[in-house]
Amino acid sequence: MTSAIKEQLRGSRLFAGFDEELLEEIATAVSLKRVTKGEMIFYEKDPAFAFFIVYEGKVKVFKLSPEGKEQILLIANPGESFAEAALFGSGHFPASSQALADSSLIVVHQDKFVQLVDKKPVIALKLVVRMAELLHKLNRLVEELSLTDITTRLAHYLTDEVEKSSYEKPLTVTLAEKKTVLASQLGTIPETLSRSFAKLTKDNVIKVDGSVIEILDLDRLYEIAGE
Amino acid sequence: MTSAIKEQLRGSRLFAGFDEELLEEIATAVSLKRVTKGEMIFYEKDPAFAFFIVYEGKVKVFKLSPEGKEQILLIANPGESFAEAALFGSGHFPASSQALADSSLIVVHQDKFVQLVDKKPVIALKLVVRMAELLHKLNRLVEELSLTDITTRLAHYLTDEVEKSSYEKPLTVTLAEKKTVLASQLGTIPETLSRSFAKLTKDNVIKVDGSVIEILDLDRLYEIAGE
DNA sequence: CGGAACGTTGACATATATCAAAGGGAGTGG
DNA sequence: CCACTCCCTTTGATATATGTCAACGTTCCG
Repeated sequence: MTSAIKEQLRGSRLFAGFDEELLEEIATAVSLKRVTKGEMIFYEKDPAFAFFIVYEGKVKVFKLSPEGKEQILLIANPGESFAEAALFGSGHFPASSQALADSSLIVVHQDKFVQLVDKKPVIALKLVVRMAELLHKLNRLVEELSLTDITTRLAHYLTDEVEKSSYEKPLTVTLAEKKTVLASQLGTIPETLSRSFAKLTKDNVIKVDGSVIEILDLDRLYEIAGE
Repeated sequence: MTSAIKEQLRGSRLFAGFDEELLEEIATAVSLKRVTKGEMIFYEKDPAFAFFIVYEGKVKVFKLSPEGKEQILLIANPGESFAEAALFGSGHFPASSQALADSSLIVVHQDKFVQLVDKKPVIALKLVVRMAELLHKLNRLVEELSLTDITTRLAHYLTDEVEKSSYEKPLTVTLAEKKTVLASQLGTIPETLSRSFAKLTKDNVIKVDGSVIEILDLDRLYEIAGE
């Protein structure tokens, strides 16, 4: 049992590269949890008893407005941790989390983890790297929410996706999320996102076929993204 | 000279509580820099060679849109660090920084600091705490930018300030920043902020006299802030 | 097969940015 | 000590992007 967990830890970005002994110790601080699509993992303001690493599947961390609009703060894919910061802050989760697909999660319990970090501060280094990455993403999200329109955000999202892909012709991006979810990531609603897709299509910058986006004019797309 | 720096380090939240020996080492990794009001400290996309701790004064970290609108990501006051995350990320500053007042800064140079953290990973723990705090602030900023209107943001800002203050009657908040700067923190422009102040005034929730805001109806203010 | 979730489009409402103008306060130099 | 200037702040008129509400077609899944 413990050895299975160790294998999963090794696959995470946070704990990859640690030696056997340390993994062994970490394994005693974690457990596994399976969640089904749509299941809530925690709610905003719940006491933060743990943080999580996605082993398989996909989860979102999000805020809801009183009127029901949703803003996704983070989508975590396999190997990625989430809610780490909650353990070092106010003691409660600052947002809610829900599974976007059937998923299995490594649950890292607070008490044991904090003890462990005190004993082996080298773990904190990995945490710093992950948190720096998250800060960078949030900086950019703030910038986009405050300073750019939605078509620009969409163009920026698409150029990012292109850069993650191989540049095979024809240049296409397959959306990793449903358009509803993408809208919430970009800080808008499905109707508005749909109109932005329509605008880029009308201008012959992209061609949309369901979740497959063909990039017709990459230079133009970068221009619109403001880069 | 070095002992003066040690004193300043001791006063920072990041390095407070460390022992003499460690402070001595950290002191060799830093230098001091004086900047005058309005002076740029770094520009977005500059290579990140260091991070900073405010010893005295006040600085802002911000993004600019192509049209010239500004979004403040962070205001750093004495004892607070900024741009830490740049050292562990892409290697360049993700935003720009400018002094809001004549200030003196502790400059922590990247190479020496990274070596130091490797040698004394306990430093990373303090960094984790600071970064968790920043993540929390940015989470909230994203939430507000995406999900709430500006009067709500202003009300929220004011309730926060009230909570930091002593509750002496009459209940007043003295703005720590010029209203122009506050507007940029809240993700808007001075005109719109001014209208939000006017609305709260008209509804007898607050009374504004320059930078002194008297809270006439705290319950109502919390309601508007959504809490 | 049927229902639910997703996606698109249209008409409309509204919050906020933009542009313009003017008053006031603080600091500076005469 | 006054007067001048600069910046901050406020107010008004207007433009615009985006959210809201509604309807409809499609896809997906049970």
